[in-house]
Amino acid sequence: MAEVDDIDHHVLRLLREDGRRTFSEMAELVGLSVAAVKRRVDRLRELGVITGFSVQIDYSKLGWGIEAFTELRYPGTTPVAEIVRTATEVPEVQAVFTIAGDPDALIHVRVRDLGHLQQVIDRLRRAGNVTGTKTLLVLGSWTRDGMSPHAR
Amino acid sequence: MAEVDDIDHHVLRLLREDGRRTFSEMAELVGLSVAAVKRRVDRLRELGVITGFSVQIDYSKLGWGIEAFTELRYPGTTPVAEIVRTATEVPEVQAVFTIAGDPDALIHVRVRDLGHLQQVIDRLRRAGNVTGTKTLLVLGSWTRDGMSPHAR
DNA sequence: TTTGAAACCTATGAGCA
DNA sequence: TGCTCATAGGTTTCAAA
Repeated sequence: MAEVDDIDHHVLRLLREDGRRTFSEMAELVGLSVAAVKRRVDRLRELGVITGFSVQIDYSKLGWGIEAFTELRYPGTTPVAEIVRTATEVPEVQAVFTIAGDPDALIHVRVRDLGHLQQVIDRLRRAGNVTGTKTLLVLGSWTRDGMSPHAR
Repeated sequence: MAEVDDIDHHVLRLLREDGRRTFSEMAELVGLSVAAVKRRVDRLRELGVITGFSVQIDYSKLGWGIEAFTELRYPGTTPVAEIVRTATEVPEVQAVFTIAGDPDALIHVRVRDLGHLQQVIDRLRRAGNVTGTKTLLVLGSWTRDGMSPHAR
């Protein structure tokens, strides 16, 4: 595991709050020089702790108002890699979690409306040799980082 | 719904790929001036389409290697707001999704190890008047934006 | 709504404690 | 590791179209 000290954690917390914070702002908050903070961020990227930066979008404002989780069940013989591969090919799929036990996978999808959700579920069923699905329709969501602040 | 044109969508895509992209880089890729791109990003923030920027972290590299989803069931009388409030108070909780039907909520948690997971589940059970839980242990995950690239 | 230019910050790399 | 300094580059604002 990487050696990440308290200042690194502080920097990570600041970047979680605002990924576009400037090095000079962080330097002041953290009590180091600009160059020292930059070096730490560069190092955290090299270590693979920081894998990238992204924008947080309210998809409901873009007309993608429906969010759901679909539990997928497969025959015991299906390799995990194939589950992930087939699910990720569906563009509405936001995330794929392979699970220990039952179900075998949990798929996070974002769609325009319920008809669209139906299509996506059908597509997931057909994509692999799925033996069963159960879909959980999301009414509201909250995330620690403020991602997907749907239906607040 | 906000009026968001093709160029706005292009800018959003570029920022999803890299939230720290410079305006000058985006200006070139999008075919507008730097000032015009900045104005669009400012406007998308005002509209609430962009809710913020964040860093993508590989939590397994920080020693938080276990990810799970816990389904919570409540008595029919429990208000949704209380479900969210009690769950979000637990620091290991990354996201809370309230669900139409059964279960009533899906909680995304991230913990150090299985003992820690047990503690968090216990805490969730005690926090509200939970009538039942089922926890799905995540073996691997993939996300479209490259968030949480756990167990790749 | 866009552009281009000016003023101001920030990022980055080198050299050194 | 950390710091400072120099400069290249980015951001922000504003007047003009």
